[in-house]
Amino acid sequence: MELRHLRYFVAVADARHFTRAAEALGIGQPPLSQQIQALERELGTALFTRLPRGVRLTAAGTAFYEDARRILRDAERAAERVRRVARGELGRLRVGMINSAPFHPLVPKVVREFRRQYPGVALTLEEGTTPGLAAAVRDDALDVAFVRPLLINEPGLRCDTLIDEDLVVAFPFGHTLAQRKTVPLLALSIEPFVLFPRSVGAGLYDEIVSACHSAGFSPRIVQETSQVTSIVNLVAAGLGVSIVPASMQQVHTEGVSYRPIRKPAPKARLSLIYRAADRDAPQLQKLQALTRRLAAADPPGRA
Amino acid sequence: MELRHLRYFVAVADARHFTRAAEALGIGQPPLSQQIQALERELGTALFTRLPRGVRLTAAGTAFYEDARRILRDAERAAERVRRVARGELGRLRVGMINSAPFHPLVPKVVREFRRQYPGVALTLEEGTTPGLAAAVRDDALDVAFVRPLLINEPGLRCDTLIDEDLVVAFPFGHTLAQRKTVPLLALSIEPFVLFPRSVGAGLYDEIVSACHSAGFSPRIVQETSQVTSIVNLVAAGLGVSIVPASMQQVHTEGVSYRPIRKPAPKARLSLIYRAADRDAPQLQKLQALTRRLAAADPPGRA
DNA sequence: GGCGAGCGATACGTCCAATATATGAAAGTC
DNA sequence: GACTTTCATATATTGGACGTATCGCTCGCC
Repeated sequence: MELRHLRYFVAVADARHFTRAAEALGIGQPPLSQQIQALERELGTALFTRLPRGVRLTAAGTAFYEDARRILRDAERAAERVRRVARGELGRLRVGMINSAPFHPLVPKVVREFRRQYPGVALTLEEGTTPGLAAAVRDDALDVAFVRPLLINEPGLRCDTLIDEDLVVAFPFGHTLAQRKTVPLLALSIEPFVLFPRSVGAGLYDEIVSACHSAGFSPRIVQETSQVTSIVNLVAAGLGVSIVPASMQQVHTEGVSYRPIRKPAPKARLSLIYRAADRDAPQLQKLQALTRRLAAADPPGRA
Repeated sequence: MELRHLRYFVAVADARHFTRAAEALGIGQPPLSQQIQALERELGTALFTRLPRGVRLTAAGTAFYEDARRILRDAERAAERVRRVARGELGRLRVGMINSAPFHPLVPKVVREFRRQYPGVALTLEEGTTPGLAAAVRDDALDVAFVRPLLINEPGLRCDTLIDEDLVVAFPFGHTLAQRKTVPLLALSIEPFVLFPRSVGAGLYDEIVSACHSAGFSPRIVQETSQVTSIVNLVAAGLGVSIVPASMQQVHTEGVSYRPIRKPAPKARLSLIYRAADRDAPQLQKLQALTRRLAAADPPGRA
C-alpha cells in the first residue's frame, strides 16, 4: 500500500464516480480503476459497490475513508513540520552566556528579538563562565554561548567575534584619579585591585594583566570574586579599583564611578561560540544573522 | 511522497546505516540512497548527516522520525481495520424481530451466540410487526429481521425460511376440548376466537383463517390484540380460544392449556429477511451460518 | 422493446521510475 | 600507504503506473 492508493481512494470516495475522480486527479479513468482494484486486492475486500451510475462506499470502504484521510493529512503535516524545522522555525536553541553579557545591550536585545521572530523555537538561557560554557557547547549541552576570549582554541568549536568593547576603570566614590577624564593605566600601579579569578576567564584576565605589564607594572590583586556584579560592589565598598567592560556602566551602582583608560586601552571581546559541525543549523544561522544586524545598528566600542 | 519513502527512512534511521538498512529492506544500497535523496529533496532538507561510519539523524530527521513511524503504524492499523470490517469482526448489525420470535428458543440463542462470537459487532435489537420490520429492512433502518410469512414479495428483499413451526390451539382452563390429545380444527367452529389483527401479520393470519376454511368454517373472531402475549392472557381470561405458534407454550400462563391440531395442521413459518444487495455482507453471512447451525441442532416443528 | 448514453472494466502498448550492477570517492584502519 | 568501509554516482534493466482503445453492462428514452 502506498499513499497514492489512499489519495486515489479518497478521490473516488469523494466523487462517488471513477471518471470524475480521475479527472480531478489528472489521470485517466482506467489507471484509477486499476489502482483501486490493487488496493482492494491488498485489503482483501471491495471498498466500493459499483453501481450503474457511479459507485458507493461499502461498509469496509466507509470504515477506511476516515482512516485514509487522516493518514494523508498526517503525512502532509509531518512534511510541513520537517520543512519548518529545517527552516529553523521550529526546534530549540540552548543559549549560554557569561555573567557580564546581559549588561551589554546587544545580548538581551538579540535574545528578545529572536524570541519574537521565532516563537516556534524553544530558546533556553543559561549563565556560566567562559571555560564552562565552552565545555558545555563542546559536549552538546548548549548550542551557542556568548563568551569572553578563549585561550585554548577548542577543535570543533567556532567563534564569531561580536563586539570589541573598551575596558574602563571602576573607582570607589571620591577616588582622586576619578577626577581625570581618562586614566593612564600606569596610574593604577599602586592601587589595590578587585578582579575575577583567572580560572573563570583566562582570556580577559590575561588581557587585563598583560595590559598592565605593558604599562609597566603588575596589578596588586587584593580580592577575587567571580561575579562581575560582585566586583562592582566590592569596588563600591572601597576595597580597591577594577577594570571592567564598558557595558558594566549600565549598572549604576552607588559609590562607583567609571573612567575610560587612556590609549592604548585593553579591549574585552565578546564572541559567539558554537560547534563547527552545526554551522549550517538554521537556528544558529538565524541567531548569527540577527546578531550581525543588531550589532551593526549598535556599533562596537560603545557601551 | 509515498509510504515507501517513509519505510525506507525509518529503516535507515533505525540502522543508522544505509547498507545494512538496504539489506533489511531487501533492496540494494544505491536505490535506497536515491530514494532517501528524493525524500530529502522533496522535504527541502537533509534528514541524515553522512558520517564516515554510517549516518546520523539531523534535527529535521529526528523530528520526522516519530511522525514517519506513526504514519506507517497508522496505515497498517487502518488496513487491518478494513480487513476486520470485511471479515465481519467489526461493524454493526441491526436486527429486528416480531413479538413472538423471542419465545422460540432459536432466536434468542442465535442472538446470544452471535454476541459471544463477534464482540466487535455492535448488535442492536428491535421489535415490530412483520410488515413494519420488512419496511424497516427495505429502508435500511434494519439489516435483518426475524418475521412471519410476508404476503407481498418485496423486490430487493430476500427471505430465508428458518423454521416451520406447528400451530397449536390455546384453550382457557377447563375447556372440554382440552381433554383431547389432538384437536381437529372443525371442533373450533363454534368457539369464539382471540386473534391478532390482519394488519400486523397478514401472512400468518391468512394461514390460520384459510386452514379453518379448509376445515369447513369461518372463525368467529371476538377479540383482536397485536401482542402475542396479550392473546394468551385473553385466552386465560376466558374470552375465547386461539391458534398460536407452538413455541408460545414456552409461556406457562396460568389458566391456559395448549393442544396440537390434528393433521393437516397449519404451520407458522419463521423467516429471516434482508436486503438482496447486502447478501454478501459478512455480518449477515455469519448470522445466517449461525442460524443454520443452531437450527440443525434444534430441528424445526418442535417447540 | 430497441437504442443510445453513461460508466466502470478489460486489453494492450508506452514510458517513467524504482531497482540492480558496477564503479567512484572519501575517510578511517592497520 | 594499501586496504576496508560506506555512501554516492553512472548506467542498464525491469516492473508498474499510465494512456488509448474497446468492451460490457445498465438505464433512460423514444
